[in-house]
Amino acid sequence: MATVDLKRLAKELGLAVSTVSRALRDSYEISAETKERVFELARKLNYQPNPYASSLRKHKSRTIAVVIPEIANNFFALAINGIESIAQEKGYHVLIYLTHEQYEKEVAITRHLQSGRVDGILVSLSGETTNYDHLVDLKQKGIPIVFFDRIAESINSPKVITNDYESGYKAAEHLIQSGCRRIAYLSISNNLSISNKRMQGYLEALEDHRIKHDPKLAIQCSIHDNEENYKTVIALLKRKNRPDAIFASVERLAIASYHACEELNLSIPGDIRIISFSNLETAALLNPSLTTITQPAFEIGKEAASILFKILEKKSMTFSEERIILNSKLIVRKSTAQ
Amino acid sequence: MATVDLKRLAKELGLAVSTVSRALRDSYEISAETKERVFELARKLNYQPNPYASSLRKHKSRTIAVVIPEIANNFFALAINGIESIAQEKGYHVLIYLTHEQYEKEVAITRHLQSGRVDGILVSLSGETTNYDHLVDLKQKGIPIVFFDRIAESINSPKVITNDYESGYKAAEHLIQSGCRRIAYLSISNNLSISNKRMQGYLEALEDHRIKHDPKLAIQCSIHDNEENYKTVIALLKRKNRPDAIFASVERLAIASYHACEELNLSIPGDIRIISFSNLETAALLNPSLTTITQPAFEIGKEAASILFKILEKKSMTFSEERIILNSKLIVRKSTAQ
DNA sequence: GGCGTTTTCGAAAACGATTTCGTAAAAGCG
DNA sequence: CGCTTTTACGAAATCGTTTTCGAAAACGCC
Repeated sequence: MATVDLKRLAKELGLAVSTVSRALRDSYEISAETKERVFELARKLNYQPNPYASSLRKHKSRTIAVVIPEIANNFFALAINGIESIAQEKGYHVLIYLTHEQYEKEVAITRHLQSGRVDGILVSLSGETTNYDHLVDLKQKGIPIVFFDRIAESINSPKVITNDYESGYKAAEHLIQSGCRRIAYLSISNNLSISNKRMQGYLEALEDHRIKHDPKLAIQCSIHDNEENYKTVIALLKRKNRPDAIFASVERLAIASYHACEELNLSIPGDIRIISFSNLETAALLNPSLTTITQPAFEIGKEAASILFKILEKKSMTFSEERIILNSKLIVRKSTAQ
Repeated sequence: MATVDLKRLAKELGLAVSTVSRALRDSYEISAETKERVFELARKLNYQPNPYASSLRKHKSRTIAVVIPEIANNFFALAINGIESIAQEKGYHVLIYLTHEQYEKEVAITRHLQSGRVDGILVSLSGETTNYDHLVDLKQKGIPIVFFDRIAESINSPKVITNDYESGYKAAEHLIQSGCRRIAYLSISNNLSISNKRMQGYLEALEDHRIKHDPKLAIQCSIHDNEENYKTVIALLKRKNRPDAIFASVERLAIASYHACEELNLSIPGDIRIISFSNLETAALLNPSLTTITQPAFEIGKEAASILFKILEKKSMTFSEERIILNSKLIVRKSTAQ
């Protein structure tokens, strides 16, 4: 079964390759009846254009890359879902790259992407990343970048984020209003924009309510090791001056906290209240149900992808300033009940 | 900034393009010192070979496709994690395609993949799929397919699955031994290999324990609509002759069941016991903690990808018979306590 | 020193689509 | 009718690699 390419179609139709190509792309230069003949044979032989030949010639791949720290996490899974939905609609292809929260991998991946393999990329930074040169290089090569969630403030590219500062503020305020005074903040990485913004909101809320911040309650957790985080929380809860609430900046840390409380036989919310940024679909079913700040993850993905495609289609970089802020929702449940 | 390609390197070095190409691929035909010169300049100019030119010429893309029904689901997220880990190690790229459980999309995606965009594909079938011609076509085009989890029995391709029959049996037996007699089985789709195997195990366990199966307790749920499933379970639990246990064939259905019990104020496990196939990381934290049959999702992904790469590297199709069966684990928790 | 082998490299033809440039025929126009 | 313009198509260059085919230079051997 010979492969069916333009040459094959051209020969069978007694036409030139160029004519067939134009007919398939519905060029105005080709007569309606010729187009019809071409379409029919193409359909009959199930012609599938070779995407690599086309990409080589056009310098366009109709492919985008999604570079994220992890995937086994509801936030990122939902975001990909949103990205993929737009990509499928636009006829684009989606390459997935995981950094596993490692700077090295992020660099290796983005460096590879300078090859022209993709037309644009969607990035959420690794927790180790503090230097953004690898991303600047990509931009300079003319490859548009759109950041989502974990962004690089200093790079002039579109960004899709949530109202992290306000959410952090609201979360802390919610705890304060339910009577907490010693609120621990669990951060995954102080390199990350999101964690910092959330913490700023937390600090501001404390200040506004005249609670002096105890630096020992702002705890830097591990990006990679959940087991370690579990131990960290246990140690935290064993301190003589135990906090009366935990504010987890990401889902994983809430889960570690739940396990720690179980281990120590501490009651939530009796002994300690817990709130967390989270897209856990089972938040309402936990024991006790978990109060969350939930990000519109699917929409974030959709929005980020939409912006990228707008750039790719208009071929203009004038969207660089764009900054979309979607709102997270505070969903109060039993883990912070009075 | 002129693009740096082989021609550019060749010119600057006073060599032929072919020589440069060979040097970079570390060909034995090139002297060590020439290689050194080439490598150095390539590094200096940050030469990135154009992957599409290479793919076009070699008829190899170093890219695989992963075609799955959904991604916002711990099983598939973990499987992708496993796949990606192997792909990254082998220097392959991973394209993600979601069918959203729709046959039409699965067909459209696989038809597109006949173009040669990928060297091989990993598939987990959509719940609507009953006809496999689109996959047979792919195979005939010479594109290797490896199935995982939701497989097409009739296609002679490698398959990576779990011991679904035994697991279904064990799950049902566990319920029976804890005293249940009217066990409802919630199936997502009777097109799916996994759901059928699990149900067979369930039926066999009933029979072995001399419990006659009530067909009204085998319930076909919706693939797409979780809200509908929630209502279905509520209706089930409102029947005069209420089941004393629910065996959910997939995670989503367990979650719907928990919500239904909450709505109806039924106690788990007091009024009804629940067991489910699930990779929920929060299973132990639910209220009550959920007894699960947990699949080694990450390993399934790794194994499937490994087999695919073995085929791609050996270029032989003799792995067609391969069938890897990994074992799921029954993890007993409170939702089935006596 | 002549002759066969290696070693090392270059020229050019692929890969399959797109696009530039050109041209024959048909159509339009006064 | 003679001219220009439009219509409809073909030939060939091109995208950036890889690979085939050679071939000059260096080397070994008697």
